[in-house]
Amino acid sequence: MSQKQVRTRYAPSPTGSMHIGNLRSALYEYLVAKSQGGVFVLRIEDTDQKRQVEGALQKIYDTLKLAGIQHDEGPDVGGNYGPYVQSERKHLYLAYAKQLVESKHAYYCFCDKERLDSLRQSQEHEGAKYDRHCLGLSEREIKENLDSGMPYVIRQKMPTEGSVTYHDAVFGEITVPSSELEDQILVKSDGFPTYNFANVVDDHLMEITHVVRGSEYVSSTPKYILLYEAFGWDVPVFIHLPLITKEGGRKMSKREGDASFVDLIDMGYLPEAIVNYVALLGWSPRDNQEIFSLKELEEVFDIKGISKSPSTFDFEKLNWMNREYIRKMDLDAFHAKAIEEYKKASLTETTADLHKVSQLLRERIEFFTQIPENVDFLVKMPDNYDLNMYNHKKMKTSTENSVEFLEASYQSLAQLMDWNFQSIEKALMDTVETLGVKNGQILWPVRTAISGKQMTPGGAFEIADILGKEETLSRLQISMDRLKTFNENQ
RNA sequence: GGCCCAUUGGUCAAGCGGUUAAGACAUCGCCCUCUCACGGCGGUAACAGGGGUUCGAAUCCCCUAUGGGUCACCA
Repeated sequence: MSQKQVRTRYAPSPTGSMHIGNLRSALYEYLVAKSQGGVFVLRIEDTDQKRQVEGALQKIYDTLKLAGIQHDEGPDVGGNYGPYVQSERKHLYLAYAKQLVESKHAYYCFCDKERLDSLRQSQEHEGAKYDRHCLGLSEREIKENLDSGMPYVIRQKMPTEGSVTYHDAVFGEITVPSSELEDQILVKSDGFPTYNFANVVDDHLMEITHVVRGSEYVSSTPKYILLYEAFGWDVPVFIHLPLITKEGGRKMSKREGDASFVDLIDMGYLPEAIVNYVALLGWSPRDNQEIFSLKELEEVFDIKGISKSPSTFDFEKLNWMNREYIRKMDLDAFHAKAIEEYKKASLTETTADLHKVSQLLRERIEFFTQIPENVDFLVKMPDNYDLNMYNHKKMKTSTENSVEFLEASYQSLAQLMDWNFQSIEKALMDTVETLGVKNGQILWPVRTAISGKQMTPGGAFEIADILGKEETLSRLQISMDRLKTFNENQ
């Protein structure tokens, strides 16, 4: 390879939100460039005027930004190879197409939609190709048609014999018989280039060195190769990525409503976790590291680690990764994000020391959206929680002996002047010792009595600390009263 | 249907002719433990099938099967 600077590009069409496959393409384009000190450019392919979607461009910017995948050149940041929006480059393509007509690599075609449709219908299977009807037109016929303003397209003339072979950085040698190649349209009748053509022209003009894209393009790549050869241009390195499928093996698609990046964000996944997870879908590092920051990925990414076979998007693993990221968050950052959820649960600074709550939660939640259900009991103890929770075989507690244990705990807690984790712990552990019972016999009932829940983030010490003395004692009293009433009625 | 590609445990995957076939997620069990979570230890579980080549094949070749991709004036 030459020492030319590596340049990659992400070239989405603004037709909707970015699904996971798109995101992964963008990520790998970015990583291929950055891992080699290269440049990553964003180019918008809006040559299909009919499919433009309002706001789609903004979504692309937003997604890239959220994911931390920043482009060095693009419509919004400029660069020396602009414009970066294909509709603004429209005038360029026709000249290149005509150049191909001159060199006999392409030709004018005047067939209308009706003829093409009936042609397709008369052929049995899909895959039937254009019959080259217009290839036989004479110079004069072409000129007449053109002069009369008849709509036309320009088609690429494929070789009739042999095959086309190219080398793919991940799939290796790919050979396709020429007979499989259709005389594809380069310039449409509305004057816009097709994706395939604009792509080649722009990649060349923008000096793209590595074309990274989904493997759905492997079989059309020979057509690209032919184009590069017809122009006499250097062929870039092709890196086709294995597809990401959903459970069951189907390709992810927007049409089927599969999760887009922003959907996942809305579900509560952290952008970093998604990026990390997606990086590992179809690529693996030399060692067994799994948690990577974008920066780390930029350093260790290697094309050799890209696999050929499609991979299934697995939410279970993403969940795990999300939790890993949450646990690694700086406590202040966690807290800042958690506050929104506390609000949803009506949990305020007056009911509890929210920093302490955050500390407990950071170790336990998988999603921020799980916070409300985890803190509801702090706001208000469940009214009629099941007293059966006191009957715990392993803890050796029952609705009967719990009354006694709770009373002893109440007494020792009530005497506390300083109310904090340490003092609470000492008071309760002293109670354990005084009564000569197991830790669990005191701590299980206390935790139950002040939370009313089977499971809580944190144990008796933490919860009592967060609740404060007054509330803790009040809850203990309520629970003891309920227990007594219950026992008497047995 | 033609063409192209793929196929290691449920999932992500390492492996590039000689390994007890890694590791992670999930799952199960045990330990730790006042619940949950964390952590620790351990278990179940894979080379799609058949032929070759080779002293030796998950690794190379062929066939079959399965899965996927692609066959637009869409990208």
